[in-house]
Amino acid sequence: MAGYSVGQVAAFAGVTVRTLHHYDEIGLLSPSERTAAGYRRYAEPDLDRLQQVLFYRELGFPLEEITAILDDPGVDAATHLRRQHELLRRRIARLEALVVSVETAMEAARMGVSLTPEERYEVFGEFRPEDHAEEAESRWGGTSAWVESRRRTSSYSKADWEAIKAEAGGLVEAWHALFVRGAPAGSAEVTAVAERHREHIGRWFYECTYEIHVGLGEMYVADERFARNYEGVAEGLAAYIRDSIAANAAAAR
Amino acid sequence: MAGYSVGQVAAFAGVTVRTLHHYDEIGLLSPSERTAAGYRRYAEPDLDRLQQVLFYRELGFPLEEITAILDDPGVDAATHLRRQHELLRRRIARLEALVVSVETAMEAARMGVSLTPEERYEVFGEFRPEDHAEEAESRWGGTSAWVESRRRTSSYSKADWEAIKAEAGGLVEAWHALFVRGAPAGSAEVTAVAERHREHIGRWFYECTYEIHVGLGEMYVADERFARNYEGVAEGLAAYIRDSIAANAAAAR
DNA sequence: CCTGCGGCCTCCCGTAACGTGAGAGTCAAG
DNA sequence: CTTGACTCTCACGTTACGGGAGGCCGCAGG
Repeated sequence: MAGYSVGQVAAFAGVTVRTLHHYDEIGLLSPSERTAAGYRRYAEPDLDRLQQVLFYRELGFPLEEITAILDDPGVDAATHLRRQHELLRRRIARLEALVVSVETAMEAARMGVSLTPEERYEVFGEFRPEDHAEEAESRWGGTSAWVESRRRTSSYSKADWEAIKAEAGGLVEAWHALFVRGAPAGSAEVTAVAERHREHIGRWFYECTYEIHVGLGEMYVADERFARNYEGVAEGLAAYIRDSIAANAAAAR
Repeated sequence: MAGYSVGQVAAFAGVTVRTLHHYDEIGLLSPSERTAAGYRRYAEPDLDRLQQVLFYRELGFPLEEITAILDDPGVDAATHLRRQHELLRRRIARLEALVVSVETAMEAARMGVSLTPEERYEVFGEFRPEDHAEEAESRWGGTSAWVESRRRTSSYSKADWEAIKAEAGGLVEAWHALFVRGAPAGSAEVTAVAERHREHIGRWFYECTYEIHVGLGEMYVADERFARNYEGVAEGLAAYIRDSIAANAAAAR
């Protein structure tokens, strides 16, 4: 009558019955009642608690710690919610950092640039001990390793790669020509190059939405590793390319 | 000389040495070389692979599956990155759903509204079997359970709650009065009420940033559970409140 | 009244992804 | 040539459950 059975609770909470049994065993969530036959009966407060448990669990907390947190008499429900809100925002921020990291990796592969381990794992290791900076210098210092098209994976043939490189080079040249001629970055002929660039990426590497494309444009300017590639051709070219990409994306909406 | 030791790799990848040993044991990531003494030496391609592993792991994939995915010869690195990008975006979307869920719970507690289990766990159970709809109806149908101030947690005294309810009621009344008088939602006297509302929440429940406040405003209109509370007072009041909150937030920037 | 049959119970063993030493070899530095 | 930091290979411990086995409950149908 009153309350819910394990099966019901398991159903709408999206967990298994076994999980609820487990939570009962370890004292994390014991139903406030049992029927005469020994069946578990979950009441409203139990559901409240389960929800809290699931939130913290989703955030990666060990169950023992969750028990401690929830049994702390000094903390009320509002505080928990506030804390969870904060934790979620942080986790989202972290994942967004991972997205950026993936995009960087995609671009690095695309441009045949190889990253140092430090760069590569930037987002995974939390502490930055600085003492690797010199090694990074010695690897990237004066060498032209940047330009060296040392790709490592994928299944394109050598001929494919020649074609791709030629195509990409053609795009940069087109941008450069318009740049020196003084054509505004937002003008139709320049955004047309940006659009071809976007399609080029889509054709050979990964589906490049306008959103991603704009992100890449930003990166070409902000990330020194890529900026150098364009600034080496002409000063201000990276920003010019970025602006044309942004204008192209804006026009497409 | 060439390559990196377990300790080095573990350091900048943010994992323990034991983890790398484990990955070696199960054949997920075996260093491509060993020294004469039997020390593991990780080369560049190993680092590539480790990065992929960590991405998929972060996304919750079991190691065995990661092994299968990465050993699939039909998939190249670019595809992996694209897939990871997609997976990350989904995970972010899910967490954002959780944020909304937490905010809903905060508001439900604040307004003394109790949610059905289905509502409560909406975000956890992925499949919606529909057959619970009638039960929800019978619980929420004609009753005035909405208004019933049946709070369950927190440590406020009864007197506190009287005060809080009175204060909240006063705010709604103030909005209502301005609404019937025809004061524009963006005018100073109306946004002043919104600001008092925001401070009210902050004082009694949780830190309410302008961002959250705007979100709540949207919810008061979009979420029927809350909309009814305001629409019951006057038709269009919910939207009016939302607009005044938005205007207040905009003015604060 | 019996008989399924689905849900629930309590053991209890299995698994994944490591943690945590134990005991011993390795290596650059002093 | 010793010492301390690093590494190796067992090997058992832990967390958070999964997945039965064997046995009650409770209600619909013959």
